[in-house]
Amino acid sequence: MTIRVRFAPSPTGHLHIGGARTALFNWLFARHTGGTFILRIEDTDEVRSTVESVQAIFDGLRWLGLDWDEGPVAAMKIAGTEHYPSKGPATGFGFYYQMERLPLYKKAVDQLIAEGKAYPCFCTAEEVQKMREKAESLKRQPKYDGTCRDLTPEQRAQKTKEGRSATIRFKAPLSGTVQFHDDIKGDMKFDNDQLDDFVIMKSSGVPTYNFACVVDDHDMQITHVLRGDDHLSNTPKQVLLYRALGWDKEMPTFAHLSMILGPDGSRLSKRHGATSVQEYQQKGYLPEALRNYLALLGWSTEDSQDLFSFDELIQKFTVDRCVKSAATFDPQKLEWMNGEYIRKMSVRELTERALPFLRDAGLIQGDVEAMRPELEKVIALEQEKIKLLTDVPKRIDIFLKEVPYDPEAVEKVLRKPDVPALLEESIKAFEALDSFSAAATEEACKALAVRRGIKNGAVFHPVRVSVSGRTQGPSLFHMLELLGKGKSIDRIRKTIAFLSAR
RNA sequence: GUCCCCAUCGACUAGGGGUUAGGUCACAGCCCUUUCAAGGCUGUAGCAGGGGUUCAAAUCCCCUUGGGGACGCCA
Repeated sequence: MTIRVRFAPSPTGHLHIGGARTALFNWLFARHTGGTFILRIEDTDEVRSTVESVQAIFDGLRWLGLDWDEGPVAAMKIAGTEHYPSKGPATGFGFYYQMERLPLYKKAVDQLIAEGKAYPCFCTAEEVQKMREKAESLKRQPKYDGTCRDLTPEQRAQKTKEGRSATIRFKAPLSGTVQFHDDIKGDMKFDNDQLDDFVIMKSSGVPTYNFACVVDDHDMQITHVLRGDDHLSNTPKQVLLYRALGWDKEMPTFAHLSMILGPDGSRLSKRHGATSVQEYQQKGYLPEALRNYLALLGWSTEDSQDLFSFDELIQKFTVDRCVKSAATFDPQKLEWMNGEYIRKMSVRELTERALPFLRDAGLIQGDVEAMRPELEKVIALEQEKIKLLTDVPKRIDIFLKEVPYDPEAVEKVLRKPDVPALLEESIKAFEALDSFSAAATEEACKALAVRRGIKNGAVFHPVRVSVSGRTQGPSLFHMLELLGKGKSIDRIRKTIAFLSAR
């Protein structure tokens, strides 16, 4: 049996870190087993679904390198039963936006009604809401009270004639239990008296989540449902639906992944900072690093390995190594990991990937081919310190533009009585140099220190701040070499002028 | 309120009857060093609590506590 798994996001916002993790695990499972990874857009929320969100999901998945074998090929306007281009079997169920699949749900609903397993409910949303509030005030479980459960055909016809719209409710069993096995959580058992007759189709004719999910997973021949454990308590409802529809023999295996929590232990949300993969992309994270980090949230190998190539992840990922407990998202470790990937990267590639960020920072524009060799040299100097791609412009700006002096550095290093004289002397020493290599400038600076009877650092530091405006930066002499004799001396002159100015 | 899930250093986790409870991030110290990093070495730090079962419990069972989730014409 070939494995078929799916990622089924609702397009109501950005691709969330939690969603990305779920997608990744499904994708890894599919790739590990040679199975099929399906993308299904659950756009049945008629008010919140947007095309922009669909696009964001596509972009996020693609950026992470999670390609889908079946699913939509383009972000399309939602709300309609027209069929959009998709990749996958060209059959009645080969459509991957739920709003394209309305006739399929209708058919399943009709079957349940005909068999007396579902019924139209004429209660309004307000009435149901009141029911719930009343139950809650009595400290009872908020449930639908079954008002329309046993209406006669005549009563139903009458209400319909009155023009009352109806939802379709599933006639849930009043007693007994539902049991199923979860590949991560183990054997599950839920009492049916916890359930009420939940709505499976809204009055608009659009199915609700639990119903659409079951119909689609069955139609798409999904073999394993790997999803967040916030869906664990939905599962008994879905199991009941599989049975009612006569599909229990083909029911998928469930595996519920633990949640991802924010640093304060509550569910990861906006107030914890960046929660969408797009934000991480913009902040200069590498997809391979985010992917690697996400893989470790709720999964591990026996030896607690933490750095994996993509292929290694595919090769080693198994559902039985998924952990039951929730994981806290740790931005610090992600950042460390990103730096780890950046350090391992070739300078050439790092430069290539940094280009968009250099552009955004206004440090480069137009065609950069001519300056690429210089860019690479400069980036090579700072590579080991770079954690995020957005660090690149911050660290190499001194080579590409005049950088203002850091006030603290000026106070600490430059505002000393003998500094102007020292800098004057350094200009003379540099001017005398034929080669402005790192070795040559280093030798010159050391000789200067000896001449003045001061420590090397007393020369190096002022020169550094003079040339770069900061106390931190690349190796001083390599920085001078790349900056070049002309610019270096020019900047030192400016510093002397700056110091005498006040 | 009811139901469900979960519980090893601050964080991610390994270990699932006998271990000096291991690794990684973070943190601290030392080394390296013109700065900042990186790197190397070392260190601080953990089995939520209480009962059982057992010769032996982090590991199995129960309870408590704590955290999370679900109870929508949201998904």
